[in-house]
Amino acid sequence: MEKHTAPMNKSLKINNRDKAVLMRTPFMTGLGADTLVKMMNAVTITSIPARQVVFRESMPADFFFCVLSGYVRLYRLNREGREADIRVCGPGDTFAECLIFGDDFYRFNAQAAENATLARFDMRAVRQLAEREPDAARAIMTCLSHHLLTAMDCVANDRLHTAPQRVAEYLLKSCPIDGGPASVRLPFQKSLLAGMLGLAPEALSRAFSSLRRVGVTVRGRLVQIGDVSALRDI
Amino acid sequence: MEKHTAPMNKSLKINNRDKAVLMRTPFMTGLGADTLVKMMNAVTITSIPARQVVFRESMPADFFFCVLSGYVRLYRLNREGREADIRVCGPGDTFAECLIFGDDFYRFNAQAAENATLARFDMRAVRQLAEREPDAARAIMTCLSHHLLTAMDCVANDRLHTAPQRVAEYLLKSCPIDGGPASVRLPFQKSLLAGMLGLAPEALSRAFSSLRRVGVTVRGRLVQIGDVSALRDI
DNA sequence: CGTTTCGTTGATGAGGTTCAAGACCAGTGG
DNA sequence: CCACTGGTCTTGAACCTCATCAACGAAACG
Repeated sequence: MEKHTAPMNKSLKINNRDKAVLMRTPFMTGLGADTLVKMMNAVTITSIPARQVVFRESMPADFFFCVLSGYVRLYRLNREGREADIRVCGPGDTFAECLIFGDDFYRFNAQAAENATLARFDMRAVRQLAEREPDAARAIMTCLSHHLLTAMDCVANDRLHTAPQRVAEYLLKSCPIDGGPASVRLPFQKSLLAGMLGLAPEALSRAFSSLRRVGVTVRGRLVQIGDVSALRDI
Repeated sequence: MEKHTAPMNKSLKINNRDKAVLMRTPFMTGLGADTLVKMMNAVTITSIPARQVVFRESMPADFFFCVLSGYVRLYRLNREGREADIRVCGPGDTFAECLIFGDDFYRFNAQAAENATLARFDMRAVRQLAEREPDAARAIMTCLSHHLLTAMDCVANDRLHTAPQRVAEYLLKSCPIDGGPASVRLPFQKSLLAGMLGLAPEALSRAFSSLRRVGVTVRGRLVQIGDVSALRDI
């Protein structure tokens, strides 16, 4: 089963929901009306099926992307072909924007984890915009800063926390409640979450079952948390 | 032994060597003469002794830094007080610049791994500069992009490679030779290298000794490599 | 209703951490 | 010059976490 880098389904027209997602991106928020128009001229909307590869490592980097719906995983391969996820991007997340002023080639692979809609930005056009319009530059800097901090968090978490701790942390992040019971609906498959946390799917499964003793129960994608503060002590 | 966040030794005058390092930074290269002057006005040079803490996580982030000499480690603590290195910065590296348009508080700790000289940039001043001068913005974006790519590399490496592979990769990066024998002088203590690679010092030691069978010998900080291409196949 | 993908569970082993002990080395002071 | 000291590094042993492989059950999907 070869995951090919096939032509994407272009849809010239952007629907309202996707547009709303795009506009609330840190990338677009804070742009002046003028720059916003220019930025939108650099965008193409594309829809891709699950498992489709968006780009591969070492391909010429002509575009960067913003996820409008669905999820995209960024990953790298080692020589034996094993994959390791670097980041999982959901609605509102941009990726590969680090190449606007970085390398000329993609440095990792990107694949749709499920059916997805993407905004595709012309790298050259945005680069020019960034050099001329302070608000565009500011948006890019904010975005890069945020991603850098997230990546550093990721390194620290991998090195400091065990599997159950990482799962607990993920759950706590996705349910902004101080204490007491809560429930979280995973927005994607568990295998994707596993990769996100740097775990094999089996390890995620075991981490969940080890969290049962602190009152976490899992049924499909629905996670029930008995007491949020108990989870925080893991 | 408490590592205190004591006042730094200010030295108003920057020596020529330090100045040369600063000017060759991606941060300063590419700046116009005008912006360069303004940027230099935001800088203070400070010297700090080994083990001195530069800043701590959750302190208000008023400055970011550029290492001129020595090494600084960025790390985070878990609840039990175990430390995990996120990055090690050497001469020419900037750190905490992700907070120019990021958070208002440091997100990790920084400590001198040995006696070091730092350029300290006033965050507010540089933020203003970045918003007004396109060349400053461009320098910051380039710098952030580079760091983001490095951080992503780090995540991928941690998840894909074993200890000997990481050591091999480090050695190969620090000796840009295609094949045959080579030698590398480690620029810092092994314990620092261990942290950099996400390993306990013991694990680094074992990794080195496991590399003996591919012709790597270690004497103090001097690493002799029998055949670079053999090392590349690890 | 079969087929396929996904998730769980068990058994096993590799890779690293931790703890403890000793080797090595440079500096210091008798 | 030697002995002592403090720090760094190495080595061994026990333990732990997690990846891997294989088998099975459960959904999802046509």
